Amino acid sequence: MLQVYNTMTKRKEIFKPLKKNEVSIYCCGVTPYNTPHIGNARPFVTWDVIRRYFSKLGYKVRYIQNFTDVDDKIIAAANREGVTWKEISERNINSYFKVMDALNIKRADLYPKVSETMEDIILMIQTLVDKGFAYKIEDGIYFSVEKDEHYGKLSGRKIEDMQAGARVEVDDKKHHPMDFALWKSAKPGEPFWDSPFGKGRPGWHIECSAMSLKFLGEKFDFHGGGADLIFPHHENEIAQSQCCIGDENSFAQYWVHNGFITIDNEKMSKSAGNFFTVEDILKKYPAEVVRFFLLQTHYRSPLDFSEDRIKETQTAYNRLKNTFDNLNELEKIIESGKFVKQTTDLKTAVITVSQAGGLVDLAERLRAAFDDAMNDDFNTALAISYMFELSRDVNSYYADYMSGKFSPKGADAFIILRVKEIFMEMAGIIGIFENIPEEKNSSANSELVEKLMEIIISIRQTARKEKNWTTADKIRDELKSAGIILEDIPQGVKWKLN
RNA sequence: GGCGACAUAGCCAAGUGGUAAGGCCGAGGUCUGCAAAAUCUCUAUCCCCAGUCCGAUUCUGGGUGUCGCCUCCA
Repeated sequence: MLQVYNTMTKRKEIFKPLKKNEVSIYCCGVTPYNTPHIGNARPFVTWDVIRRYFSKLGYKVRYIQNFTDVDDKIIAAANREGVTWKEISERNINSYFKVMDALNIKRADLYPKVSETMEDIILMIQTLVDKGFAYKIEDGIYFSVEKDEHYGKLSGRKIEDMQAGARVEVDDKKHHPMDFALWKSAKPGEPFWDSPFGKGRPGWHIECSAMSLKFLGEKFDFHGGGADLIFPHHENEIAQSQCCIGDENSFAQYWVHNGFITIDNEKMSKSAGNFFTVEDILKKYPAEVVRFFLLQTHYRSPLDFSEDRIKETQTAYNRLKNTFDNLNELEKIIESGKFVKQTTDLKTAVITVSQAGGLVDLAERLRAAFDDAMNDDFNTALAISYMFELSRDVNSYYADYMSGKFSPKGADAFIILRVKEIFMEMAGIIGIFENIPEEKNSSANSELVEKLMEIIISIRQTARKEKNWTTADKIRDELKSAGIILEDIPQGVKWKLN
């Protein structure tokens, strides 16, 4: 039973899909006016995991994420650089994909853009005008919040409350200070589109309403984004959409908002200038570590970013990575026939073998616990803790095996393969260990490297036999500074790239 | 001024009406020529006060503190 925290009701609710075995998701994308910072990445990593989990549960997932490619800030950037708004948005959309791909975020089914959804947006505005929810003034078309009796239901505000200390600019032309633009009349030097209300461009908010309704229908399951979008963005989306459709239960059924990433406990934001771009972070840390960092905290909690934090995460991640490597190695050993397969099924294997029998029991139990955690509002932090628990026992098994403490029974093979499968299932939902084929072989000369390493290691082993520690240590130290780590284990020497 | 969230070990972070997952760091042990990796053991009565309850860190009220939204923002 999957429970989701719904911002609309402010509590966890049992998830009931609108259509059986299908989930529709609209996640607010970015306004591509510059390169994404780590805070921007959080919702997309969060939703990526949610999507993966739904897929794993057997749902067909339809995921839409927009680009707001017509916007004040894009126009401002274009004017500043003396290029077109299109150039700015295209450049930043490319940069968006570059870093989000690196973070192993699956592509959305569709990435609609404002500039390509203009007709639908205009039609929606027209409907709102026709129905009397919007009015025209010189600046453009505005939505009248007073006409919407439900206005404020997502953010828990009342129109009256907001007037008092509101920091909104007083604009006498608007009927109410909270009214917001659906269509902005073109000003000199700005891009514009023709419409029944004159030349202009859409206001913020309307694009997401138009796109989600266009591609997901009048009702869909999820709408998500950062917590700062709750007001006014999502509030306004709800107002427009439901007034347009004429059904207060239409539009998104579950509102999911992620917490902020902070720097020294203060919200990271471009306007405040306290941000780290994903690009810069990826120069120093592996993408999987960055992704793992974002998922080690529940998505609704605030997350403080710092170098220390991410270094710490790297250490933790490495433990899991080690387990992944160990399982792969065990699998290779099994394939090489060292574990003779005497049994034909897992059940017999568990009964026959003592060594790994407990391990598979544990793995199955942790796998179930992992799902329980995910079912509880996508608690990746808890889910990941079960991976660590499994990791510990797998590593113990591996260490015992490697040091010859026991000789594996044939049935161990079955068990280890099943344990690996379970571990990979969990990793697959978190989205790690998927695209690391053979890192050693990433270089074109992998075979050569392999041979050279063999030679170097054998020279060092000779030195070690002669107790020539100076030479042995020198080789190890110099390799380390070249990025190669040697580990002396009972069976010989293991090497890996740092 | 209005609305809301959070407050758990040295640090980060889950969580539950019946005395607290996991990670990092630290100490000690095993392994090792050393190192690394791995593993084992050890480290918290959950901001304060009051209330409900047999029993609260978990519920209610108050207080304090931190943060967020109300302006563009993931």
